[in-house]
Amino acid sequence: MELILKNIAQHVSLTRQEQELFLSKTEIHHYKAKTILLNSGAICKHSYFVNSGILRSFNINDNIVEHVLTFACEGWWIGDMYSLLSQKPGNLFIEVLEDAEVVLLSKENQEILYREIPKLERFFRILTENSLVANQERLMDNLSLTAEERFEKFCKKYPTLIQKVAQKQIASYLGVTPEFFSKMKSKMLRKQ
Amino acid sequence: MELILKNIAQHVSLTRQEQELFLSKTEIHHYKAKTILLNSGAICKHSYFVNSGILRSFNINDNIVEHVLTFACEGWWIGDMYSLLSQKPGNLFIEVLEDAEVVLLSKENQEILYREIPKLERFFRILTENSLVANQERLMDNLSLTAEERFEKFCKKYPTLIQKVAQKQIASYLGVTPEFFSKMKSKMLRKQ
DNA sequence: AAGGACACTTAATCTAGATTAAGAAAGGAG
DNA sequence: CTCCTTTCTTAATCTAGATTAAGTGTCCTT
Repeated sequence: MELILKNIAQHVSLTRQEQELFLSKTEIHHYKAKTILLNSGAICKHSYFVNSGILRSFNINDNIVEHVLTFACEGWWIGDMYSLLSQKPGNLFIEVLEDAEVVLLSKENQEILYREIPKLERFFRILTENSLVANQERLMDNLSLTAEERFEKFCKKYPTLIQKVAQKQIASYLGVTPEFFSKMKSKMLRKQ
Repeated sequence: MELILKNIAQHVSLTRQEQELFLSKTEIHHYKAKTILLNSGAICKHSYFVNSGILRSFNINDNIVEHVLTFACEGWWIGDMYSLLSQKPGNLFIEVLEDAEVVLLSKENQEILYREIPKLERFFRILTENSLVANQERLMDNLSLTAEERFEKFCKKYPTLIQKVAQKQIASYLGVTPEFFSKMKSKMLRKQ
C-alpha cells in the first residue's frame, strides 16, 4: 500500500474509491540531491510528500546565512505554507538533500479534494495542528534552552537524521554556526 | 453582531441557525487582571476567544524565567494547542493581563460543532494554518534577526500592544531580559 | 589517480545579550 | 495620602555563541 495512503489512514479512513481519486490528483517525481524544488521569491504551487530521500526548507538572510526551517524525510510533508496559502511569493527554498521520490499535490487539486472528499479537510487540519504544536515547542525551546540542550532534544526526536544529514544543516536548524556546533559536539563527547 | 461571529464570517459563512447553534455551545466569562485561566501541568479544556482585554500564554523555565508564547487581545483566539489536542497536561500558563471578557469553547463542544456544522472544520483549519504561518515566521526571525530588528517588527505588527502591555512582557516575547530590553530601547530612542 | 570543491576542526578574538546589583519611578491596596 | 510591591532604568561585569582564519579530511568529477 502506498505510503501516502497509510499517512492519511492514520487520521481519517477513505474508501477504495476515495483513495483512487486522491491518488489520481497527485504526481510522483524523482529528484537528485541538490535539486531546488522551490526558489525564494517564487510562488509555491504544491505540497510535497516524501516517499524516500530527504528534503529541507530554508531561507537566506542578507544573501549570506542560511537557516533551516524543516527537514522532511520518509513519510513527511513539506512546503512553503505561507506562499502556498496566500499564493504570493515566499522566501523559502526547498531543496533535495538526498535523492528523493516525492508525491506532489497541487494547490488546485488540494482544493478540489476538499470539495469532493470533505474528510480530507479534517486530515489536513490535523496535520496543520500537529505542525503548529511542534513549531510552538521549537520556538519555546529556542527561547529557553541552550544550544547544547536543543541538540540533545534534536537527537532524541530525529535520531535517523543525524547520520544522514550534513552537520552544518543541523547547526543551521539549531540556530548556531557550524564552527560553534563542531566545538560544542566535541566538548559533549569529551564529557560523556 | 457578536465579535466571534464576525471572526467566523471572515472565513466561512454560517446561516442564522448555525450561528445560534454555535453560540449555544459557548460561554462568556469575565476575568480580572492577573487571573490564571490555565495552569502549567493542567489539561486545557477550552479554546478562548477574547472579546475585550488582553491575555497571554507563557511557560516557566527551571521555575524562574517566564517566556511569552502569545498575546491575545480583542478578536484573537488563545489556548494551549498541545494540551487541548492531546488532552494531556501541558506546560503553558494562560493569564489575564488586562480585565477581559472571554468566550469559552470546550473541546467537547468544538467536536460536536465539527459534526453538526462541517464548515467549522474549514474555519478552524484556516485559523490553525494562519497561526502556523505566523509561528514559522517568528521562528525564522528568532534565528536570523537581532533583538532590535525583532522589536521593530513587533512594533509594526502589534502597535496597540506596546502601550497596553508591561515592557517586561514584550521583552519576554522577544526573547531578551527586561534589563537588556530597557537598554536597547533607550539606545534606539537616542538614535532616531 | 589527481584535482578541486566542500565539509569539518581547532583556536584566537570579539560582541550581543545575560547576570548582578542598586536606585528611581510608578502603580495599587488600604 | 502613604506604604508596599512591582516595574523600569542604569551600569559594571561576565559568557554563550559569532567571527575570522588556517589547516585537515573527504568525496565527487573527470
